[in-house]
Amino acid sequence: MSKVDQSTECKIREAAKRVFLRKGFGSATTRDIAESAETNIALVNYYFRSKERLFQEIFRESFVETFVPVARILNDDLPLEAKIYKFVDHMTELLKRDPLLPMFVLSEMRGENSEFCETMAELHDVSSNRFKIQLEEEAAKGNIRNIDFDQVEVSLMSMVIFPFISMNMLKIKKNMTTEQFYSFVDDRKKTIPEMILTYLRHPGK
Amino acid sequence: MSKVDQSTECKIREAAKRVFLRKGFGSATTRDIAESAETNIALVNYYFRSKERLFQEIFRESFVETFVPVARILNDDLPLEAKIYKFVDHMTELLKRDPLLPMFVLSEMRGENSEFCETMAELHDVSSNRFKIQLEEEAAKGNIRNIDFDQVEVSLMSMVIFPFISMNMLKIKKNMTTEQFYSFVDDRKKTIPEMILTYLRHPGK
DNA sequence: AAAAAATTTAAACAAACATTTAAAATATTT
DNA sequence: AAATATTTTAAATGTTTGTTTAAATTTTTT
Repeated sequence: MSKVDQSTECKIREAAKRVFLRKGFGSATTRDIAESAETNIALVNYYFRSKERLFQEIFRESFVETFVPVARILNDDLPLEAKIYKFVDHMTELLKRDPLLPMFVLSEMRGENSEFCETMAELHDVSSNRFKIQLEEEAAKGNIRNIDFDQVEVSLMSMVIFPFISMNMLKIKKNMTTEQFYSFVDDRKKTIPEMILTYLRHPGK
Repeated sequence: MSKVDQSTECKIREAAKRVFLRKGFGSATTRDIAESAETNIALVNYYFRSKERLFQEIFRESFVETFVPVARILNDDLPLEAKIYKFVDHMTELLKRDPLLPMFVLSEMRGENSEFCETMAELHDVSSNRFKIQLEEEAAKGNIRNIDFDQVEVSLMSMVIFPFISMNMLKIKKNMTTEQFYSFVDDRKKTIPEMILTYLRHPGK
């Protein structure tokens, strides 16, 4: 083996993450996971009790992994411009390492009463939103236009995350290789902050 | 019944769309669909041969339904500003009627070699992109900044579609009712074009 | 080194699944 | 109205699913 030896439990967890992220809960099977971990299906249940429990672990882990960095950077003590650039850069790098993460989390949350919505509601961090306060202060000082914070935040998230959600579609439509896609999202590290900041700095009618 | 009588085939097709959009291919079962259509499972196979074939029909239909209007409006013969406003407005109304459509299409296309990527590749419309030409002409005339078209197009799509992809997440995070969510995306009919147009009209450094 | 605990294996399990069959019921054609 | 085609039903098919069992093996403890 090229990689160092791992515990069976760890091999199964990593295999489960691979399989769940690629196929989602419904299409992934215990056998898929066991095969990908190079063990047998009994061990999956031996270490994790059930497919559902294993999935819950992966889901929570992935959710935290994806959205905790978001909150952390946006609550950083940085000037507005630097913060937005840093946010887009860090999120892009995170998603380049794990491009299937947002689709995984969000696809399990569709359908009004998905069981994973509850898991998400639990994990949902309601910590003070320093970013919102910052934008309101800047607006009060007249440095940026008066805005609806949610609109700006959602636009920022959309522009960073959506390209990864629609990655395969984009690659087909624009005839991109994986390298070209990564180069494309790297370019967005400039485009997105410019677009947001230009909007903020120029008052509406 | 409140609705007029429908053929069994039609009832099954509509039930299949409901179920597939909510659960995805993997988690949806023939029994779900039969129950939702108020028939028995044998009729699903009688009319559509297999779950896979039925899914393919729904997928193609949904794909066309979602992305043909996009191409149509962007190739319209309209001034830039009017076109962007019209695009956001029409897409938002389309997605308000069928909020699960983009997640459905895109989630089945994840995983490098998803079988539905091929279906999508077939359906992919390579018709001339009047919108791209239009932006290049406006840039040549000096009316807007020099831009990477793909960056602008993806940003536009992202800001319109992503809120629907992350609808349930957003509703939990922002503590929104469905009505409030719809009101939020209605507000975006102004925000998104303003953001795009402000960016286009103000030259970069 | 013996005993105990933890891990791994192969096989089996019942439940859920997509699909098929054959007969019954209904609608259409002759 | 008889014959034919279509639609519907209920039951059974074989397969795949998640999960369990019990024995074999390895590791750890005594």
